[in-house]
Amino acid sequence: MEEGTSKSPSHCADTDTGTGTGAGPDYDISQWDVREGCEVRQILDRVADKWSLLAIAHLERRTLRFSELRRLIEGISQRMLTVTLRQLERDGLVRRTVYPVVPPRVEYELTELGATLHTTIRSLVDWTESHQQEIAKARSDYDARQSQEVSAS
Amino acid sequence: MEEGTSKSPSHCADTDTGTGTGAGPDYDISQWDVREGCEVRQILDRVADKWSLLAIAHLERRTLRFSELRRLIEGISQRMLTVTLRQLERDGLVRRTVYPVVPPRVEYELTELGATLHTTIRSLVDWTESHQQEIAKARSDYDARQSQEVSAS
DNA sequence: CAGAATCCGCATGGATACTG
DNA sequence: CAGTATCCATGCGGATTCTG
Repeated sequence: MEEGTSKSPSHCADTDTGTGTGAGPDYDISQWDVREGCEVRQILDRVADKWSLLAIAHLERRTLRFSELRRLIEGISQRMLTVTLRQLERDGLVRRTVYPVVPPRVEYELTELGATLHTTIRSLVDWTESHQQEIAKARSDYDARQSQEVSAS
Repeated sequence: MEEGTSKSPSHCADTDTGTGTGAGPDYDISQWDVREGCEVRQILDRVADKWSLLAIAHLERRTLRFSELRRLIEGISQRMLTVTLRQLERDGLVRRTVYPVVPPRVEYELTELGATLHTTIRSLVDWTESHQQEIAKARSDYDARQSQEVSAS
């Protein structure tokens, strides 16, 4: 296996065990990296991952077969789809159902946990979509300034 | 430079130019990868990036100097901090101010655009924090099932 | 202090071939 | 169809060294 995810069950001392909503307005951000060996950063990486994001977004709408996902995501290699789905399954975000029929049929669907990611992911994507022009402009401005400074040297 | 970001100003035909909130409940997700050459996926990757997320989260609270950020994020190398900040600056999310004093002083702060990411990022982190136990459990369950099936073979 | 530049290991991820 | 297994390119990102 290629993933270096240590199987150590260390779920480390959690600061905030409850529903998570109780954290004050200025919970310690440095926790992220302090806890680095811990789950948080790692989970964040998985969830914010390129393919995971896309897979979840698609599964958000309905149950899908392997090949359907493959076609929908399109840019993805079959290898990465497999890996991504396995990770999501392991994290309890996606449920994998195998139908023991002759042409194998495997279906994927979001679990309840996975479904709770809905609003968050949606929010992230919405932000990106609605600000892409601003970002594009910022970039060309930046690039323009750069090449100008270069020629001024 | 190592980044392969083509400077092509192609901001591609945007489906939804407006505020972005107008998209229906089932806007086309496949847009993400169809537009792959376009900004969306790319921006998403940047914003959802490990270090970007941390840097933004810290800058969310107050203006910081380079070395302060370096210490706060801690896991980060000086190289990656530089690269990350440059990208964020280019994208118009972070403003960089250089004070031409003898020991150089450079300060970073979120722009208005960067500040709008606040709720979104917060939401993502909150989700991760509040569900880490569930995920940890799902993982150990999964791993347990795995090693069992292996021994059953 | 705040970076730029260089070198380089190693994990990410694509392409391909094989299986149940 | 739904994978697994292998090989391999590239690029991410750490460590180090050198400037203004």
